[in-house]
Amino acid sequence: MLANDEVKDGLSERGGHPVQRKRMRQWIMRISAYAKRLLDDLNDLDWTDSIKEAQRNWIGQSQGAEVQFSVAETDHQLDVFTTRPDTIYGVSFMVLAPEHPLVSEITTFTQKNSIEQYQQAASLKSERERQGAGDQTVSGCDTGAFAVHPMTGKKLPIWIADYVLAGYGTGAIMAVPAGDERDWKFAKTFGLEIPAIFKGKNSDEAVFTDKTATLCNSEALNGLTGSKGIPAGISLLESAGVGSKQINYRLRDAVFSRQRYWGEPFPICYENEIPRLVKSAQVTLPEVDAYLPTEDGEPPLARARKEDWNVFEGDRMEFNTMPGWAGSSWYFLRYMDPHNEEIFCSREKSDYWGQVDLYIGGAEHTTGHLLYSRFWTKFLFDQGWIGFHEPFKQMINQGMILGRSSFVYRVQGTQQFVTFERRKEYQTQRLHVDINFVENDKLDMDAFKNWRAEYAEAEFIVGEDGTYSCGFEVEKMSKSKFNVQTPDDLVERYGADTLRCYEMFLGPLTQHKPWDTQGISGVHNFLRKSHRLFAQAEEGAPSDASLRILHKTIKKVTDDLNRHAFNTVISALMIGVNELLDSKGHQKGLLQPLAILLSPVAPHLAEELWRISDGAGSVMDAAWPESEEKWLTADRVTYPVSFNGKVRFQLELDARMNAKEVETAALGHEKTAAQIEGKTIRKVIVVPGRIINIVVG
RNA sequence: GCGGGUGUGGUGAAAUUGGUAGACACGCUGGAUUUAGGAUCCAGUGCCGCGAGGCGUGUGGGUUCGAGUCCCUCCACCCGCACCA
Repeated sequence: MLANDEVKDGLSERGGHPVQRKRMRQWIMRISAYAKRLLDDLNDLDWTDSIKEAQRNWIGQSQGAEVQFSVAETDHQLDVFTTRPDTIYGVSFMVLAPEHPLVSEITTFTQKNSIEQYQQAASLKSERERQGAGDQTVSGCDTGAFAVHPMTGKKLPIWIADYVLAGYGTGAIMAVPAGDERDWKFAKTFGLEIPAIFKGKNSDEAVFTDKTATLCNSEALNGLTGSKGIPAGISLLESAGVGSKQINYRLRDAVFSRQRYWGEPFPICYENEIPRLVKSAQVTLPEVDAYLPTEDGEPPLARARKEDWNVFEGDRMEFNTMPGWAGSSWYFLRYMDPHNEEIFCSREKSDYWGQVDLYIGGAEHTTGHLLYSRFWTKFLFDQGWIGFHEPFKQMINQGMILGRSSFVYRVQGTQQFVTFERRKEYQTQRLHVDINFVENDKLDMDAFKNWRAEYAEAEFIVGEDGTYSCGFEVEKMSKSKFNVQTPDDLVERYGADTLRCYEMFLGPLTQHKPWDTQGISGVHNFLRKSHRLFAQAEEGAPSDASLRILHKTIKKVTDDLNRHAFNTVISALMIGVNELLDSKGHQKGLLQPLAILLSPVAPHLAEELWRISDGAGSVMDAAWPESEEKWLTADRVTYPVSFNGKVRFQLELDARMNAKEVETAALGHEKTAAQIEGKTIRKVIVVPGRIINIVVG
């Protein structure tokens, strides 16, 4: 039993066994019923635009009309969905998906063979092959049958083709070659008629998909463009009783069963192969002799004997299990009430805790987990189990951590490796080298030789200092690129606090960042310095200067934590610690609040520092310090004095001086005289506390 | 093709409301100290220039006393989705 991406060229990726397709009965969640709400409610979410937009695309709303065509000389009716009902008079043929149920009914005797061949060929292709991979070749087959144009009564040939998908809309289209790229190509390929319906456009020459074209040869719609033509077309179809306004969604229903052992079992049993809910008890996973499918391809649970199940009803239990997203869609609700034996979460608890305030996660779950959770939450809301209909109020996507690969340069056709600086002197091949043999871009040549038998005889063309420098590139972490860094080694070497701080220090939370461990020593040093500061802890009153440093740090750290700027939290703490060391701010009254500030970024160390500074209990229980305004304001300000926007010198002034006084002081300064020599002062701008700009000319 | 994002030193980055561009680190250079160190400390480090000075936030333009930040143009790269009628 394989997932799609475990199949390569019709063979299993592991083992290379032939793969057989087998139709299976599956449980499906009707998420499509929630498409409109999932789309509309996105507007109220405090999520990143990229995720919201990706979900909008995935849901894929499109507005248009459903139009009914009858099939000539039969009782069959053919429904199509179109976003361009205004181009109804440009229809010259119909196309059905090869799987469309009507195909076999309407195909004429003479076309039967070729149609079946085409269907066969299409069914052998996987969905992926049919949809993508740049394959845009036009193919199709004539059924020999005709549809009747609902407005003109004209006979329209019915074809089948790959490019019409069975799973979208009605699986059938009305083809308007003048106004649709694919229809136009199809008509050109098979020599079908291309009715001209746009004024001044030669549709034989080119397709015109823009909605700004004016319609012609379209009876009542003549002279209209898309914006007015579409609603006019819909009312035309409605009054003729052959169509109606329709909104379609791309979102498909979600398969909810897996043929694996590990997953929640369904509370379902079968009687005469008719499923029924098991209500007598909670079904748990039965023991099986092997976590493998049965001989005839049933899922592993089919191996369980009747007595292996904790509940057994009907003829047999359900053999499928639930997929991963069954649990991930609502686990946060269970967290609110984890020990409740009666229900997943009491209404009282979920009302108290409410939505998840902030969700930090990766963008890779955009169209899976993050959509399913929303769907699931809406369902539970509709059923009255919870009082909110969106799971996550605010969401931030953390960036991916990328690997930093190292490269060696092999001189072509030899076992000589040339150092990075001199690689251009030779014809070389760039090869990934295991980053474990590289430190500060310098290669450990012995380790490299021992890496693989083929490199045992390697020779090195080194740089002037006798070392071998590697090249580097930032790319996704991957085993094949030998750039995978496990945090375990770093934890072993520097401790978990250093790792945690370094991850934060790397850069903004939401940005992709290279995992380059070169800078880790800086963060490690900072923690050591912090410890050194506390090691000198003493009694006594801190100086005013130290208190200013402390309160400045409290303010910056608090503000930055609130805006999730963890990288600048670390640098603010670094500055604080450095300055306190310089100003001999070792007093316990100063150090205690500092230990609290450190606790979110270096929890283990902070606990230790809290104890050193005589803090009571755990630092985790200590109240967050508040910055005091009186320590944040200075009485002297250093103004940059600029001329025409260019800073020329600094001027220290009393902070209480008003704009006029500052201006007078600046103009009176000797360096100002030098700057304005021979020029006239046109304007002086003073922003109190910030800057002085003197405009001369 | 559609949508989203990112461009600032040798490197990771900072600049929160338009107000000293490069904070904080890494790396590098020089020095002190040490038996040693992946320890500590001091000084320097955007680019050009001996200097005065000039230039500088992907490109080109605009608004402004003042633009990394606002507006327009173009370019490059990354990530989604894509035969959706």
